[in-house]
Formats: sequence, C-alpha cells, structure tokens
Amino acid sequence: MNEMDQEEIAKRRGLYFPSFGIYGGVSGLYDYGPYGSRIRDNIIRIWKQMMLSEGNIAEYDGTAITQASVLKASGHYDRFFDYSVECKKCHTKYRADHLIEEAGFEVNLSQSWLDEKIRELNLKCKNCGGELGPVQIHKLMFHVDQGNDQEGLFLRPETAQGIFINFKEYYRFFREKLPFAIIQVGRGYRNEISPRKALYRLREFNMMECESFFDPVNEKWIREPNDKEEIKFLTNYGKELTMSPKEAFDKGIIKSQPLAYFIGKSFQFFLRIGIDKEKLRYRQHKKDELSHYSSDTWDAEALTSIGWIEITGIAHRGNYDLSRHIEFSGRDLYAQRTIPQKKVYEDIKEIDFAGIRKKFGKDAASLIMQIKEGKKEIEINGAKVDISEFISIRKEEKIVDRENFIPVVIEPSFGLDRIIYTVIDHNLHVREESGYNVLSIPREISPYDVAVLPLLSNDDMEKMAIHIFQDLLLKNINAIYDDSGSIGKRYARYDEVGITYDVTIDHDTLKDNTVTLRHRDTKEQIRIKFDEIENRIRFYPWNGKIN
RNA sequence: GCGAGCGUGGUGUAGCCUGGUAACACGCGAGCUUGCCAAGCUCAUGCCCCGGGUUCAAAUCCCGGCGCUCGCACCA
Repeated sequence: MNEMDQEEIAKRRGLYFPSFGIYGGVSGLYDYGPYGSRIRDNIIRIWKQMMLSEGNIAEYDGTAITQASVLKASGHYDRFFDYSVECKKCHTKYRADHLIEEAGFEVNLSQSWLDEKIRELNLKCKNCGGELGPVQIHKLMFHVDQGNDQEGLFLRPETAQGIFINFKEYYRFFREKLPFAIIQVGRGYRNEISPRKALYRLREFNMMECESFFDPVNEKWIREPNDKEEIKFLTNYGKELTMSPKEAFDKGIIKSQPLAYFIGKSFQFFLRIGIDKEKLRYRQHKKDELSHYSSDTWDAEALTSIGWIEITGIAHRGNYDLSRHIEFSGRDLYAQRTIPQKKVYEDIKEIDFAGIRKKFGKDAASLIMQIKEGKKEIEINGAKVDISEFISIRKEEKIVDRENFIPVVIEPSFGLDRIIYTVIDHNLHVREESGYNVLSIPREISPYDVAVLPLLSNDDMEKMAIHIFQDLLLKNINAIYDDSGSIGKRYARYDEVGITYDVTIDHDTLKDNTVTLRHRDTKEQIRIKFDEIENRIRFYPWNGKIN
C-alpha cells in the first residue's frame, strides 16, 4: 500500500483529514473522522487496559496548558529553541549551536551570543566556504498569552511533565512503595518548522505515555521480561539481533530490566492492534542521539511506505526530571527506602525563654526572633549582646531506618498518530481478484463491530434489518446500518474501513430468523439465527473460516 | 525558512502552454432491476484555493497570500 493510497482513502472514507479544510487547512494539523476516531479510541482502550492490568499502574490526566516554570525545570524552555544560520551563498542551513560546539566551545544559548561567537570565530559554511547569515531563532513550543506566570503559559511539548510534578500524589496513592507507574493519554504540541507526511509529523499530536518509577538500587519491574516473543533489535553498534526481551536483558544488551520489560509489553501491544511483526524493530539510540537526560533509549520503529518510522520511544530518563523539579520548586519529591537501623545523634538547641525575658524585658521578643532565625551575632539597637548563658545544646539519640532517594524513571512513550498510520499501512490491502481495498485490522480495533445490511431494498427486508440493527444497538454492539446501492458495493464499502463482520438479511431471514454472517478477510459466510449474532461476533468471534 | 513542482465536484484526474459554454471516471442521491461481493440502465447532485491586477472576456496570463508534495535543513 503506498503512501498516497492511505491519505486518499483516509480523506474519502473519513478516517482522518486535514484540519480546517474549508479555510485551506493548517499544515501539521489533522482531524479524525467518524471511522478514524473509533479506531483511535479502540487503540487507546486496549493500551490502557494492557497497562492498567499490570496492577501497579494508575492513570493521570493533566492539562495541556503549562506553566513556564515547569518547562524551565524540565529543560524544555531553554532547549525548545532552534538557532540556525544559513549560508548566504549556497543556502545550506546549520544549527548555530552545533557549529560552535563542533568548534570546541561551550554553548551559551542566546541569539546574540551565538551570533557574536560565529563572527568572532569567523566560522564559514562547511559546504562552500561562504559567509554565514544572521542567527535565526525558531520557537518550538506554542506560547499562550496570559496567565499570572510572568513568562506566560505554554502548550506542553510532551505529556510527561505533569506526571513528574504530581509524583508525590501517586507515591501516596501507592502507599509509598516502588515500583509503580503512571500513565497518561493526551495531546502534546510542538511548533514544527515543517510538519510533513500526514500523521507522521504533527503540530498537535496524541501521545500515550507511561512513567515508571524505581529505586535505583533495585531497578526491577514486578514481572519478568517476555521470554516468548522473538524481537528484532538493532544495537547502537549497528548489530542486528533477534531474541526475546528476557534474553536481551540476560545477555546485557538491554541494561535495564524494566526497559526490557516494557519493550516486550509494547511488542505485544503492537501485535494485538495489528502491526506486522516482520516490519517492527527496536533500535537503540546512539550515544550522540540520546536526549540530554537519557542514558539508554530504544525506539520501536515500523517499516511503512514512507520508510522506517519511530512509533514509540522507551527511554531511561534516570532521575533527571524529579531532581530538576526538586531543585526548581524546592519541594520534596523524594521517595524513601528502608535501611538497617542506626543511631544518630542530633544537636537539640534549648533556649531559656524565661531567663531572656527576665533579663532583657521588652527587648526579649526581638532577641528571640534573631535566635530563631539562626543569627550568630545577636544585637539590640546595634549593640552586640551575649546570650550564650541562655542557650544550651543537648545531644539526642535518634534511631533512623529510612532514607530519601530520588527514583529513576523508565518511560515508554507511544506516538498514537504514528501508530494509527502504521496500523493502516500494514493492514490496507488490495484484493487481487477485484482490485478493491480491504483494511484487515484486528476485530478489536474495528470502527464498528458489524454492518447490518438488507440484501434487497424492499420494505419487508428493510424492516427486518432495522429491527435487527436496533436489537444489536440495545445490546451495546456498535452496529452500522446501510441499505444503499447493491449488496456487493456495501460489502466493499465496509471492507475498506476495516469492519470485520457484515450481517445480511435475506429472504430466509423473513421465514426462519436466520441471517448470514460474512467475514471481511475471507469473504466467507455462515448462516446463523439472528439472536446468535452477539455470540459470534463478541463472545466467540468467528474467524471467517469454514472448518 | 529556502529551492522546485503543484492547488479544478466527495475522491482521482483532463483542460492551462495557445484566454472565450469546464470535461471524464468513480462516489453520493432517486428510480428501475428481486439481485450475495463496488453489475447494468435512467435521472439527478456537485468543482476552477483566497485576494488583487491585465483584458471586452481569466481555471488559463501577472502579482501577493494560504495550503500541499518533494529536496535541503530541523526532528529537542
């Protein structure tokens, strides 16, 4: 299936389409239509269900509008600018900060500094030796004008930060035991310079993120990594390996147990929603490719008609985020671990308030305040006063069996839109015999459970079909009804948007309440009583094969 | 942001060079066909990205804007 086919079908069939179409659209913004929205929701539902079924994962839902101070702590505020220079002669573009780094200098991220440094070092175009133009700035975060934060507000460039900020809420929720994880499904916003390729690079996009927290001395998830599935790995040395995540961890290819665990988990998720495992690999980031905070990152990449694309990143973020938020907010975002009991002696300062009051009278209040502030030199009206006789230090014995630490984080982060693109790419086929399209996505993510179709458009059959349609709706089955055009045309219509089953009402239905159940992939049909439909599409879904 | 190409019914395209009634296929709708895999027939619906200019006349030529595709760069 080539790239244009997907976009054409997506537009024509209501999977997704450019936003604000009647006004010409805005690049990098796409809407999901009637079928696309349902596929998307089904994928989210499965993902949440798989994650929450771990038992020690809880859900979070934060706002997209974010205080500048959060993004200063996270590092986005400083790093979400691109500084570029362009060669005046051959128009090759460079990152200004990269040029200076390559010249061996520490970079100070300000536009004027970069500009001056390039002149000072007399840097030239690497391509043609031409003179470089002025340093240009590109803001990669959307700014929201307003808010009481002096810097204004921003749309979040990732959903993760809200989770880190609320770490303590969840730490309490999990009764102060690690490991646990927090998931969030939501939108992120990046002001891409040139969004491209439909759902591949968007300005507003859907993410499904999971932040899992560990004690660094016991970095271990509650379950073992998958040892059943053979997965293709591409290491940062460029070596290709095929093995299970468990084996990859045991052999030290993946250094972190939870990282291996979530690779396995994500793999099972991908298979379940219909991604082709032959077109899936996990590629380790090279040293120079790693984010500023990460010591190891593996990207799940899918081979699609636009090449290998990153659909999920599983990153070891260390304790970067929490330690930054501790530093910037001054708040306690520590976890605690139990340690062997030990005795600690603490100095307790005892102050003889009565004695001070007796000696200094009305000046006592000022003195006591100064003592409490911890001042070394106590004075009254500029004159030093000796108050040592009123202060005594007492040693107190204390038993300590807990200590603070900053948890480390493993983050699997799923790019939902790219995943949807990949699922469609991997499942959209052209029927050889007819040349028509079939979207063979798994039943679980089908936009509707079933299409209800009268064979003929006559009153009796339509009446019966609508009756069956209503009955299915009452059973909470997502059914869609259609009596337009010929039966073959309708089958083709629903095959193309991935609906797995069609129920057809024909002459026999009127006589004996049976219908035919057709399967999208095999085009086979079986005849069943209409009150068995639910059973055969929900509880014991028919696989489309006739014995 | 630069360079190149492009923007015509719901979708895919022709027409543009050489200005003069906008075309084809599919789709969608109504009907006939009583038919199980986009069948056929009849009828109907519906389009020149936006703004300005040139001209008697602009889908067509010119300018600007917006958008798309590819390449460069970017992808934190």
